Amino acid sequence: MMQPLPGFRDFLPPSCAARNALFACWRETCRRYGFVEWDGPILEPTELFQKKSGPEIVAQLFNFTDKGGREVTLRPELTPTLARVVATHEREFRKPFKWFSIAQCFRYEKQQRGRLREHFQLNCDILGDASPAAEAELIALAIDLLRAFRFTEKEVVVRLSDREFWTDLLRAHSVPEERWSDLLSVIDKSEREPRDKTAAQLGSVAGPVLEVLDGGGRSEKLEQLVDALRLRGLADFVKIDLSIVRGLAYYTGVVFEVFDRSGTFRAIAGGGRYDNLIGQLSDGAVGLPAVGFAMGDVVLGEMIAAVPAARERMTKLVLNAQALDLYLVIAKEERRPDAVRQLQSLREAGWRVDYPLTPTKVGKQFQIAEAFGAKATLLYGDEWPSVKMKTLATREELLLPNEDLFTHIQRTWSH
RNA sequence: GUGGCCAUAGCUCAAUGGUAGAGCCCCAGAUUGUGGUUCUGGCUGUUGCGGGUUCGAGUCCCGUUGGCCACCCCA
Repeated sequence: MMQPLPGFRDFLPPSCAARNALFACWRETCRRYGFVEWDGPILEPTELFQKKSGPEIVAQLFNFTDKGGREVTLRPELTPTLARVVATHEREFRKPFKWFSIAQCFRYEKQQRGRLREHFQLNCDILGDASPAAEAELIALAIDLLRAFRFTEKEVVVRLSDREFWTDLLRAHSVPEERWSDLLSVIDKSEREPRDKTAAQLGSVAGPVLEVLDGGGRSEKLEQLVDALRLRGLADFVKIDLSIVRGLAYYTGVVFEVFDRSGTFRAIAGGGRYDNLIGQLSDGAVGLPAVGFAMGDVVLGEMIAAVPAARERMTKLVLNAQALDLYLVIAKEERRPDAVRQLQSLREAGWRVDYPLTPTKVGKQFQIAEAFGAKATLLYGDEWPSVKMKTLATREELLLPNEDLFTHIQRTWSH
């Protein structure tokens, strides 16, 4: 049997409905924050990603040569595309931009739990504002996205850090700039490595760095950020944690990652400030400060499944998405034309209505109505021109003359 | 890319080296106009694939593909 390629998913109706519900929740929350949606191409020149991330990342790219001999890559993330778009069109929009996108992204890697070769990523970015208020606004959005799925500060935490804190420290200890990215990566891994190994890799700066990692560092910038979130009542969701560095080279300031408190899953979301990337990608033509984050559908989906309140809400949304308003039961085949005529009017009125395409036993039709989640059935039989409406939840039946049908339905469930 | 564990019906799983099964799902019925429960019947397998050992392999061995986990990396 043909299967999807490794790391790629089929979305059958239930999981497709869940995906749509997830997207709808993302969109609604972003719009509440005044973010507008954009999108870019799924396929980009490989060069776009090399320029930003260096050659080691190319090993993980889903790339190939197209029929025109171009080196192309299925986008692994959206930020480089965003930088290109913004560098080209920045004069057309008022600053700051608050943009979001729901993008399918790809990587060529062995799949694991929470990590496929394809996933959907919500990207939110604020461009053209270098103030700390932009970080606060963006992180508040990240938190509210989680709250929209019924997660509380008991389940999730945003760990806040600052790359500038570390680069200042390294500069103060006269560490040459070309060693910074190696050292930052050691700091990033320190949580998962034995202390002495970390110390050895840090070399001359081991002392001061470990002191900070053991809780000795203070960042006024991050404390002010927490205060700004406290104003919004969101401080319980965040924790200053300087061990967060993030892997990508382009971050220049505040960085953050969202985790589940139980530590079961990988990071749910992550982001930070990247003030130089747009300048870099536009060869200096356009400079715009920027801060953004991404949140993937895979880990978030696992998290929703693991938290009862979130799972129940998602289940409800999925059922609601596929539920019918009405199912037409054709008890007498000679009434089928009457049923089909009303079917059309009911659908035109905006109701979700289904009916049996071929002659079917009445009992079976009620089973189908039930299975499709119909609120009520309309029965077409000897009563015509009246129709018997049955509310499935209460088993209540009501004989409705033809001319009362629409007003009755309208009154019972106004849209 | 490296290593470890796993692979049986659509799904969840049984089956000392000796004729491949159960539950769920799905489909059809239970005197022909009323659903969630119940009962009966039916459907489905080259036991992931390819070799090998054996009188005989779902079971043992090798390879391969896929899945899970760890590493690498993290968007």
